[in-house]
Amino acid sequence: MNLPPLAAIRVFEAAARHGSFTNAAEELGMTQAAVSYQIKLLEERIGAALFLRRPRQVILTEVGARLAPVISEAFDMMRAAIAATRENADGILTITTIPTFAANWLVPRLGSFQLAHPSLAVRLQATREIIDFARQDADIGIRSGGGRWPGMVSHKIFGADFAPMLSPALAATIGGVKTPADLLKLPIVDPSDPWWKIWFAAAGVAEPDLRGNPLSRFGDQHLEGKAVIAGQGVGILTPVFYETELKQGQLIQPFDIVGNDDHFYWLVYPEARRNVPKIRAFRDWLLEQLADQ
Amino acid sequence: MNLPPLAAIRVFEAAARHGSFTNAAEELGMTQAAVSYQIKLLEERIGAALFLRRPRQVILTEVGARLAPVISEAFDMMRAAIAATRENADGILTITTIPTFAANWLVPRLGSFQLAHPSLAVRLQATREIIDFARQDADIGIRSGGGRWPGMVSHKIFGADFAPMLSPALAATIGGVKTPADLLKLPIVDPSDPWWKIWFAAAGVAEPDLRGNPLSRFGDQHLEGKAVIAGQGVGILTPVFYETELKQGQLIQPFDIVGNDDHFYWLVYPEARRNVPKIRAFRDWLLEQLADQ
DNA sequence: AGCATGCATAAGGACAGCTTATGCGAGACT
DNA sequence: AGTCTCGCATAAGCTGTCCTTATGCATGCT
Repeated sequence: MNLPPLAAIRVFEAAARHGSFTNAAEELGMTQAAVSYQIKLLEERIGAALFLRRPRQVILTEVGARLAPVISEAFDMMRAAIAATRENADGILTITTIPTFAANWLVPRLGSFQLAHPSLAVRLQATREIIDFARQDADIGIRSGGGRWPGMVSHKIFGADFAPMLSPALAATIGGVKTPADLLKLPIVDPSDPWWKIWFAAAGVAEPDLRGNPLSRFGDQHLEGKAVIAGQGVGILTPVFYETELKQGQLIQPFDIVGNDDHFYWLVYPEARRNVPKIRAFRDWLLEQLADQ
Repeated sequence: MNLPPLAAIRVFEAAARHGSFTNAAEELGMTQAAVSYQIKLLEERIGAALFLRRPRQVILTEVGARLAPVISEAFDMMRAAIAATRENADGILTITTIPTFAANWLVPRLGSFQLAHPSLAVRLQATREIIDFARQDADIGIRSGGGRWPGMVSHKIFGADFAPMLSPALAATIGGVKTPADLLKLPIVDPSDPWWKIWFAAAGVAEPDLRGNPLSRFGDQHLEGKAVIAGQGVGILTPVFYETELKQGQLIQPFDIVGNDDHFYWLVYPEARRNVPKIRAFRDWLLEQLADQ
């Protein structure tokens, strides 16, 4: 059972409500002639008259009178559903982010965003997958990379800088860390991390011998950080992710020298959606956070 | 709150049901490209992705998943309503007819029509108004007139013939009616009826003196007939309308001479609806009745 | 009687939306 | 592992729907 043209049904619904083709036309933003045409079309399709044409008004036939309320209800349902969907879509911000960034930077600050936008619910998706808005149900993403994605807007957040860190207690075991080379006296958490070589080079230590240190791999800075805070060794971490710990003295960063591998964290979202309010709100908030820092 | 283009919603509904653009396209009788296009349109309109494009399938996003069932329900409602309307429209035959014809010819025979078409409900509208299907909620009409109406199909039913009739008891009071002039000895029901003059002329009585008879007007043959059967006087009636009474002896028609004024009863209906089953059924039935007569 | 109102109808035109053609990505098959 | 196939996206171009403008007609109002 095929539906008649939906355009005609919509016109009928409006005309039935108004009891007037002219008024219906106005509501729908079209001419009276168009309404007349569509109604006629629908009547032919259904095979029965829907309106009686009386001198200064049209009134529904019996057939029309039975049809109209159901159609109206169906349209109300759709209108409500679409409206709800819009609110829904506008009210939930889904962020897909690298776990490290989520745990070490975003989550601790998210409260201030929620405070500023109480009507926005935030849904976090921490995954390591490559970002692709066509196959992930997300509004905005945080990823590291080169910062050039076609069709995407990207804002540079900060570099993936790194520097050695350790717990004060561990530093005390060798009477404090004074030179970069001192670090090699201590256990190294994840010595296979390529960041070590880059950093030692920047610190003027050409060929650091990391071999002798106990080997453990994490692959996730978040876990590596935990180990370092626990005093298990020296780690190479991103300073902005450990501001709190550094401030509170749980960690120390013995040298200001930072390495970087030209990778950055980026905030990205589809160009086409750059003006969606919730996306705008999050972007503005995040950029402001960075400016304050 | 304006609805997005309905065409797009319909496509979305189908696509959500199938979980596939290709299958939805097939159901809707269009190409996969068109579906893709419409979905994209709707997503832009709503401001959120509705589907996630995964390798060999599309799946609904959270937003889409909430929208789809409501839309489906709304469409089901409309489909059901339209289907019901069609049945309704097909199942009720509304006849607008002259009261005289209804009472004297149609109603007594309608039983045989109902018997032949048990699924058809008949609704009779007996009015004297001029017929106009644009402003009367009727499928088919019976009217007298010239038989030429633009845009209408008309079938001649029979002429508005007329002849004097009276009750046997009344005839007995003057020892039987032998010549047309004998009628003038009796009371005439509604002597102002123009049919009298025409009939007497046809019967060879040039200047009948109707003045001396008691004057009463009915204006409706049905009522006039009642008076005649009751023996109140001679009336001028249409024979086909009183077949039963004549056969049963309640009325007698003393002369075979009939007058007519070139008016006929017609069965009429809009040309555009000549193939609507219920209209066809009634027309065929009525013409058959006439042929049998 | 004349005017105003509301719908029907005809003709013509614009644009939405469909089709065709092609590309691309990722499972599936051998 | 390579190739095939399936399903969606995209571009370009056309077609047909549907809308507009213009006009007519009937009727109720003043």
